[in-house]
Amino acid sequence: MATTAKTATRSPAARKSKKSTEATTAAVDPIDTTYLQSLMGYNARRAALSIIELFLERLAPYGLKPVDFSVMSTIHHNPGVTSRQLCAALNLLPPNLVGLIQSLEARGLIERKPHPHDGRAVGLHPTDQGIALMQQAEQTASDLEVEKTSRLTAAQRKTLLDLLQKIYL
Amino acid sequence: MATTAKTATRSPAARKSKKSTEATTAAVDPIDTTYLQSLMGYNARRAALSIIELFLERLAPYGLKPVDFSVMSTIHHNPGVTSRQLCAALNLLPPNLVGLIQSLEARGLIERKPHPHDGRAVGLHPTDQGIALMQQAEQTASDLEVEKTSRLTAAQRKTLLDLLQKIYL
DNA sequence: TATTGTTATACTCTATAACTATA
DNA sequence: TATAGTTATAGAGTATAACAATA
Repeated sequence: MATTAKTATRSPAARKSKKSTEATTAAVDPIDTTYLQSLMGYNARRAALSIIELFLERLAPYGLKPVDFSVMSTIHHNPGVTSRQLCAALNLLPPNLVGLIQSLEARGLIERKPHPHDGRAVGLHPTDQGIALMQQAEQTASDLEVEKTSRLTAAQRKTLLDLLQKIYL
Repeated sequence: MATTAKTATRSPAARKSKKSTEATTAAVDPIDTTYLQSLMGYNARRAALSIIELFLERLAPYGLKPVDFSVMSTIHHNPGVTSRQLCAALNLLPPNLVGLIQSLEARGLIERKPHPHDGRAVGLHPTDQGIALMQQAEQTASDLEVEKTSRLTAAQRKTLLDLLQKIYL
């Protein structure tokens, strides 16, 4: 229920033409988002989603979505890593990694080998095919990012990376 | 860039003593994520999620999640805005906004009034209660963000906001 | 014909509890 | 007892197609 009664909905005054500066109900032309733009979380999320949108498009040929890519890349650069370590490094939850790992293995991109020191754990290793795929995929991702940040200088890009890491690391 | 440096650690070693440093199947101690850290999308997403995590906690008392907050804030600063305008400004899809708007209206935080110039559209206005809530919520959000970015100077914070906007705007 | 708001729905992503087998 | 990996499942978030009312 209303309760406010602060704007005259069906009241007197100009009913015909009020297009200059006054309007009874207000019509907004240029939306003001200055407050949201002062929030780091809002900007970081919008920027991330903007990049991810292009990422999805460009990495689709490799059959890799952002999380698949980050997992595969970490295995690529850390042969023998365990899924528990992946979870800690990438901030993922174990149950959500199971299907992902199985999928990568089924595609022949990784291999699961017994862990040398811990019988419970399983070491994840990239196959030759997985390595070849990631070399291309990482190049594609890096290119896409440079393109998406083309309005930034190399120095600004580096600054941005450093500052973002100061927030979450 | 500089992606390598850690890859070929196929040192002979691997004796009986698989407790010292190396092993036949490889056991990874410190995970190398330098490549992912060179990607803007990865860092922006991690930073955003880190902030959002605290956001969810601090804004829970107001019953506002990130999207609710951004919608409510935009209505707060743009009385009379339409849902179509909200979608364009916040990059949301119309169907996903319907239930959200209904919820905010049911809570007495906003009012729907006929649009002055367009019979199809509906103007969204904050109620006094909605305004009061958002004044507090926005203060809480701003405080939380300053806290979360405490490792940054005010100048760095401003730089970060500007650079992020150069990516998605 | 194009647009606003809406319904219904499907798909994805993320989160929680509980089980097993090893340590 | 604690940890690695797994299973099952619930919930939230995001997506597309189609429709009615208005422009």
